[in-house]
Amino acid sequence: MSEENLLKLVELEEPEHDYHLQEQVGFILRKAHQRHVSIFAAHIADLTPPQFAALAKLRDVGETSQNQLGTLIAMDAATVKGVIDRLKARGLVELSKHEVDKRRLLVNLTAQGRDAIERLIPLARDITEETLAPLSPKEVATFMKLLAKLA
Amino acid sequence: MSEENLLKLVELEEPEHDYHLQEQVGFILRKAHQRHVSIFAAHIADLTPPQFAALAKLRDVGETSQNQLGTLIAMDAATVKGVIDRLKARGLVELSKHEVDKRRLLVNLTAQGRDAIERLIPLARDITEETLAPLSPKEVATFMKLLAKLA
DNA sequence: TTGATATCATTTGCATACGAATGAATTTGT
DNA sequence: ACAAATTCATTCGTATGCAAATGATATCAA
Repeated sequence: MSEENLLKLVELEEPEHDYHLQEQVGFILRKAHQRHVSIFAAHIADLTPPQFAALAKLRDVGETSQNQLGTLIAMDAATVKGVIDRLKARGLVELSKHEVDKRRLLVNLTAQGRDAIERLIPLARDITEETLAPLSPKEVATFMKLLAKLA
Repeated sequence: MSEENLLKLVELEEPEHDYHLQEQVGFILRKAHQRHVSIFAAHIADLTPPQFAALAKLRDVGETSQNQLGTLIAMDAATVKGVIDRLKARGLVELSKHEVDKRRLLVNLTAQGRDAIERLIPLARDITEETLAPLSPKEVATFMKLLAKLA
């Protein structure tokens, strides 16, 4: 085939599809996250991952402001408000006003909330384990190290 | 200290906090995904990642049913409908009925949609690059391999 | 062929997720 | 001390994301 014909062929071809959505880190990240949420829901039906995160963090740090809690669990102020509202409606957290700084809304676990999170933590371990099950122990270590760098 | 006192100490201690939310794969996955979405928005302001995914996939496969498209980009039927509705409202995709199978709603790029996705793909490469910037090239290869296993 | 299944799309309801705007309260800088 | 900037919380609007229910159509199986 002549050089001229080769050039024509290239020009007439469909646009190069050398961009593959399924190889992009964002797309795969979204799918991996979806899979995790699905595994979570299969183990813990009555709480979402963000709700669990809020309870688990309150268990760690005790009473904090709503805003501070949001920072700790990587949640927008508007988002954390909704999460806390729903946990409050279910009696798992209680709210109070900060005596000194009147802007702050303090959040804390109720006794029921503490019971719940203590009961759920073993299940959360299973969730982590199942999420990572496709990887060998060595791969898990590598993956977690690299993922942490990206987050 | 006597053995008895040691035991008392242990009993009186706060509950063991050996579950660390920030070390759980689900929590870090959520944060990594958030960071990616934020990088995406900084580069492509007028389209969301799911909207981009829909356009990019339509570019790959051409006209398909809404449902099939959802499968290809890992989206629930209810979710994909919303995404396509918004792309349609902006004139980036067009809908038509399948002649044979009357259940199916065919989706395709408009000329404007094709222009848009071709224009955006170079930006998407930048987004992928920036998302992976914390990793060395070798780490990127390792990470993508392991992430794919989890997704 | 027809009754049971399965598929496609839609709708509703609920739960993140975040930008932007707003108001109240506090802190900072001079 | 006081004006400017910051922080905390709320609200609104928009966009995923998914379960469950529904209706229309198509396929399968006895």
